[in-house]
Amino acid sequence: MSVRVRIAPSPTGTLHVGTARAALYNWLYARHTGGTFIVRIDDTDLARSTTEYESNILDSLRWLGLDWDEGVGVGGPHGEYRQSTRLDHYRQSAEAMVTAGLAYYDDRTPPELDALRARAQGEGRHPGHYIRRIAPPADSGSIRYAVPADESITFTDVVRGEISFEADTIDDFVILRSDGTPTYHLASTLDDVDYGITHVARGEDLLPSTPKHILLARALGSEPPTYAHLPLLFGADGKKLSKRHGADSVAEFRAMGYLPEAMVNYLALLGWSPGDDLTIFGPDLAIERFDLVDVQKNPAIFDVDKLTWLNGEYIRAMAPDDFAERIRPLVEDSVGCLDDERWKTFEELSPLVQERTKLLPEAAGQAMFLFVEPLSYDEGSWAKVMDKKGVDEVLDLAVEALTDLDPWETGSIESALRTLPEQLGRGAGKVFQPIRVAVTGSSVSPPLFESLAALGRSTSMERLARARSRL
RNA sequence: GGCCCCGUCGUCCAGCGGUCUAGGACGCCGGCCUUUCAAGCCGGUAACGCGGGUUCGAAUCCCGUCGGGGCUACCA
Repeated sequence: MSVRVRIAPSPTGTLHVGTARAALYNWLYARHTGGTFIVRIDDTDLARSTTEYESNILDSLRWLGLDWDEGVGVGGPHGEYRQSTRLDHYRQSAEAMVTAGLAYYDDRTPPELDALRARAQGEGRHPGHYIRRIAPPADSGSIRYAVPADESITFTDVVRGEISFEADTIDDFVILRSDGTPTYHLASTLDDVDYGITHVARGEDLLPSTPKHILLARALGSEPPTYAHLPLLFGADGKKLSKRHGADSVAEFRAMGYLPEAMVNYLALLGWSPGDDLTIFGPDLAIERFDLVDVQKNPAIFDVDKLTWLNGEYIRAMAPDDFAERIRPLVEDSVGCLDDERWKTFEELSPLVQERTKLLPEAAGQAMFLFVEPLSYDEGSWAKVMDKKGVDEVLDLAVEALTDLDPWETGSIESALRTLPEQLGRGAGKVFQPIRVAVTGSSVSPPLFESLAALGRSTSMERLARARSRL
């Protein structure tokens, strides 16, 4: 039987990196086995689901390169792959379970439940504490699945091995809400059955729900799929990764200037490794080697520093032209219009910028001096060894050395300025630093001589003169 | 509280009974290079939670313990 896997995000938020990793692992597994990867939208929580979130999620998936074979917008035999379009189906299925004696109507009204929940919380207990202790009355309302007593539910999880739950510890759970919509358990399980899902690889937070899904799948007359529970992603404090830890969605990382290749590479490494001490690798190699059984059992902490390092590796590996093209819109954004003539000056410097950036916006920042006058100047690192007078002296000598320089290019600029440290009896670093700041405004910039060459004679001279009074 | 899962450097990953005085990567520290910042190169720091077994032999298997986490909703 050929592998069919799915990722089923709920459009109640943006694509979380944890979900993205689950998507990646499912995708890798499908590609590795020649199976089918499906994207389904689990939007049974009508109140919280929005189409904005849905498109955010799909955009992020596409951006990562996780293309799906069936699912939202791709067609296939199951319509829209959106649970909100199958509401009747779930309801009928729940009713059929009642008829078959597997489930029953439960009429505790939401206000009653709210009261119980409030009471529990008031006492510092879990919200569900009292709810299960009330015998279900019999009349209309929601439908609960009747969990069989005295039964062991055992299954073999691909990443964790054999896991067993006693049915007594599982409460009768709601499968159809009183408003007629299905809960996650029913909708998800029924879809998995209908769509012929063979492997469910999802977050470990759903491990305790798995016996419910197994029960439901059987009640629906189907063999449960094979489960693989992936370890959770944590923040630096060891708690589930969330907004509190800073960025937690793919879209945010994208906006910060991370490359999809770096993101995919990093996510792949969070709970899995291709072996051979390989750290940097692309999707092809991952597809070739990936298998769910090799996934790590213990949770992983999301380490932004390592992601950032990886991103730098990918930036340095880009073709220079691609790099320049990626930077251009960022520069245009902050400079306004950008004619080709001005852009050419950046292209000269571009490879030098590329070497020293880990995040795209940094690169734009380093290029900015070519297009705009420095608005402020970095605190000089020379302050400890050089006073205002010393700085003026450096700038004056630089102006003098460069004034009639011909031609204006890297080599000649370098030889003109090279004599300054000796003339001043100071180290080269201390001499060139004020010049750098005078011209770029920043103490972090591409190499000085190249920068001056790209900036051009007149602009460079103007800036040196202007900085004389400001530095 | 109950149920379930997890436990190798600060972090991610390798290790599947002997080759482990535990390997790679990020980070950190030092050095080289050097006009800054990076990059690059060289070196260093640092881990099998603990206690019992099993075995000739355990990071690797078993039990316990401690610690961490998840779930316990008409959220998913």
